[in-house]
Amino acid sequence: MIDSFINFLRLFKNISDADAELIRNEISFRKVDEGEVLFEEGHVCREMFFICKGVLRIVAQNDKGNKMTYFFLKENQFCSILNSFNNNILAPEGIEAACDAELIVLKKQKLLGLYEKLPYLKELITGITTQSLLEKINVRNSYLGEDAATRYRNFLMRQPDIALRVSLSDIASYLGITQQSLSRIRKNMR
Amino acid sequence: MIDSFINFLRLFKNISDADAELIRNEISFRKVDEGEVLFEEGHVCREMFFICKGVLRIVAQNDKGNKMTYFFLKENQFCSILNSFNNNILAPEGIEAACDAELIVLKKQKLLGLYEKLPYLKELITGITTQSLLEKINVRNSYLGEDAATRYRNFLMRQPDIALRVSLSDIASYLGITQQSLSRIRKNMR
DNA sequence: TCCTTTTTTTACCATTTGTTAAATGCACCC
DNA sequence: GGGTGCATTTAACAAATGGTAAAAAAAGGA
Repeated sequence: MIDSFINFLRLFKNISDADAELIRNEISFRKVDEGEVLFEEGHVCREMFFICKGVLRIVAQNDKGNKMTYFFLKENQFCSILNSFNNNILAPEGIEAACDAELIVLKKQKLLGLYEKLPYLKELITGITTQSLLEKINVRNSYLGEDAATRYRNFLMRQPDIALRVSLSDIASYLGITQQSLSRIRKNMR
Repeated sequence: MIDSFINFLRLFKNISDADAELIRNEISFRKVDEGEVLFEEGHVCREMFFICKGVLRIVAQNDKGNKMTYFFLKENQFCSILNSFNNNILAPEGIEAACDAELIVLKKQKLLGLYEKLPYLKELITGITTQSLLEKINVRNSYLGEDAATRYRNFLMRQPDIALRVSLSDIASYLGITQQSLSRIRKNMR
């Protein structure tokens, strides 16, 4: 299972078997159930996850006290609270499993150690995470000023696989509406 | 005026006078009026701006054909369409001046040349732009599920200086509402 | 299978926001 | 001073969304 992570990296860069072994020794595997909390808001995030299977979500409470979903992350994506991870500041966001998931866990200290030994790895991982950040922010921005039904339709088109695997209430909180509204939108669509 | 850019970089990293001269030779200065288009959507973005004075906004049309404001950028911030700039893809977003502004223009080719000569500059600028991306996305996410009045109040608290300098309709398009709604919200606040 | 628990759907009404249209205010120019 | 064009404010009504509560459906557990 850990090899799926190495294989993913090899899509971008040729990694020698020796380097792969170095990496293997510094990472671990973890299985989580739907709803499980991987990182609790209010702390400094010192872990990065690579998702082998399943969907994670980044969550935070808004002013009204509702728990909103900022992002969904799925297979072959990294998941962390980057601002906290990079700058050692408290994170207002948490990380939860939106469905059963299998992960590679990258501890910050060990990752920094790897970056020292394999400098290309730093460029590779920060490049991937930055690019995925750009894509996420584009999606979020594209929802600006759209009504809820349009946001939902676009979500279905953009992330049909995620729509099938996570709960209605998670999707609603991602779209910024109540689950009742989303249920109503679904009804009107059929 | 160009020196304000060098001085900004020196806040993060000691730059020799010789290096500064190299940089100076590859950048240019530009003054723009409110409403002026700096980059038109539908093209590949090959410029990055550093704002010495004023406010720029990144805009894009949504499904209904309304021009929405994705971000406001102000003094001492970089502004570009990063996904297009980095990956040579067409940008759905454009860049406009939200008020009169003074800019440093960084042409992509020249910037890449500088990156070759001064490798630390690449790390510096990508670091700054990535960090500012993280902060922008946090702001955008924090609006999720808030009503328009709350979003406006938070905007006023977060970016009071920008609120004073750009038009009501620009702010409304940033908050994802109509200008009539924003005007009504203002009335209710006094 | 039956029971319990959770999730999703419905319905009703209150509130918010959009739409359309008009009025007002404001800066600029002649 | 009197226009002119543009931005902002108002208003009335329509449409969308939220809040609350309850019913229905689905998922698990014993």
